[in-house]
Amino acid sequence: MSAPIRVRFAPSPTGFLHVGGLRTALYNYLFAKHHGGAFVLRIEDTDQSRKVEGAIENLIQTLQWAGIDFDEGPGKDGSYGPYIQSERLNLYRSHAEQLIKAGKAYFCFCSPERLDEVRKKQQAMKLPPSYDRHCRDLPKEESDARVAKGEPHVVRMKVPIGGELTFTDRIRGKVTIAHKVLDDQVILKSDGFPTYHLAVVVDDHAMAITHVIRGEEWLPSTPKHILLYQYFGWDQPEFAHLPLLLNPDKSKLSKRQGDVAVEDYRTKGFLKEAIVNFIAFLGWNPGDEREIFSLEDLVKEFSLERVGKAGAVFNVEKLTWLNQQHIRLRPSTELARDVRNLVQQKGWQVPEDAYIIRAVDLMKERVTFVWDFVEFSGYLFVDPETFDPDARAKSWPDGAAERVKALTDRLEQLTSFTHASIEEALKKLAEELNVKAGQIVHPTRYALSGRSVGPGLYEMMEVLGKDTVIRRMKSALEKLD
RNA sequence: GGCCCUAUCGUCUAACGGUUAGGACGUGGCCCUCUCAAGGCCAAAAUACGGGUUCGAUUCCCGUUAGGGCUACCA
Repeated sequence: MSAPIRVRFAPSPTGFLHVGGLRTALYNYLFAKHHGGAFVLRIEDTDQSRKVEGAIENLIQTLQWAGIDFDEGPGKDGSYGPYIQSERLNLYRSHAEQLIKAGKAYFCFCSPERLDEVRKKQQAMKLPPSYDRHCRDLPKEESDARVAKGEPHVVRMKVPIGGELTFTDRIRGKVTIAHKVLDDQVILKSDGFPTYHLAVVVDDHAMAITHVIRGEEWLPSTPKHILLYQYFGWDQPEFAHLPLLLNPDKSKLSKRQGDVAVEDYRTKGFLKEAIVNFIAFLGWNPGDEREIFSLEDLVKEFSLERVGKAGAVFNVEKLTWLNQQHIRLRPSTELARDVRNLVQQKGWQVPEDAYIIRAVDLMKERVTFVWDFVEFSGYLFVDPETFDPDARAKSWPDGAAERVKALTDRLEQLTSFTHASIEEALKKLAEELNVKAGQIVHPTRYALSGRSVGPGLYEMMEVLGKDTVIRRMKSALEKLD
């Protein structure tokens, strides 16, 4: 029996959750759930200078909003905690010491200034910048003494001088990198905190992570991690490096060229269903022509084998289309809840739920964002204050007033006010006046909503109700006179 | 600069040696229609380039080009 699958999402708490981060989290989650495994959230806060207040809470909150639940993580202890690296410092220190004892790592006393100088010289000579291994072969007695004296130092891992390292990536296949292009990487900083490279290996092993699914930017440093696994004598996990998310100009997705925080899209009114669906398809597809997927669908279908290798441009237009699709899939009762809040925010009188649901059904197939319900068809909730001046010429031509007046009279006499009875009355009137139905329909819509566009008139009138319809038509006749 | 990764319509992508290179978004047109959407139909639109391998390359190999990533006591 093979070990249960365990994956993790390991962001550093430096601000808002990036959409690229959300996708990494999502793929990890999908992979875990698809295989009945565990999804772990681990916070990589080993850089104290980059810490941002409230970032962890924000991260967790955004993940939860998206529906990506973690099985273990901060505030959700499994048997592998703590899940915040700054609370695991002893672990890293003891492991660094273990490596030093084994001769796989060493103390380095080089000052940042010296390193800077070395780097500058190398660049001047057009050599690839890398640590010159100045402290690598210091006698043990000397370095131990200097440490004991309290001299500032870091710990560096020893990378073999010659040879190369080949590993298999689940997405990219075999990748080979020569040892000589690898630095003797710092694994423990002078402040006693580990660098990413040590912490990620120690924790992934300690937390029994079986698959490391992360962004492509980690591909070049993976050999260092594998070396560490070998030094510790541990089995290494499988690696899968995801393609990057790109700006429209194909550079790495960044601020400057639009929004990158999940939060931004959320406040823009995108549904979590649309965002999750969209992001899942940036680098993955089910292999057939379906493309509207719920999170549950994705769990069912996801596989690493169908993840592509090339970067994907984050293209908002398709996301917008998906938002429209998912709005139509949402139960009207749920949408009505959101709409009620928006109506309240507008300061309008909040109608009863049944009415809101009918209004939602009327507009559901015509909106892209939830607030279109109130921005685009606010007249369903409040009498129009203005009449679109640009539409007036077309929607309120000569003779419109007479026809609307005549229709008002007919409607007042209706005992049953349904779209069918309204349509019948209007068509009959049109026939009698010898005009096309449209010549009454358009002015009436304009009178009722102040707009030239909207849902089917008869259905709209039924939802509005007789009293409102008559009131607005009379009022419009005065205002538009 | 060095190393690594990548390369199909504008964009997301399908095709895992043999297809008229398929779908979706977006764009244009038509239909439907009381308007706007939605929906339906149609159209324009791609294998970066050059060499191989093969009876046959989008597909495999090499090179070129382009893009990206990495090259910190950041992750």
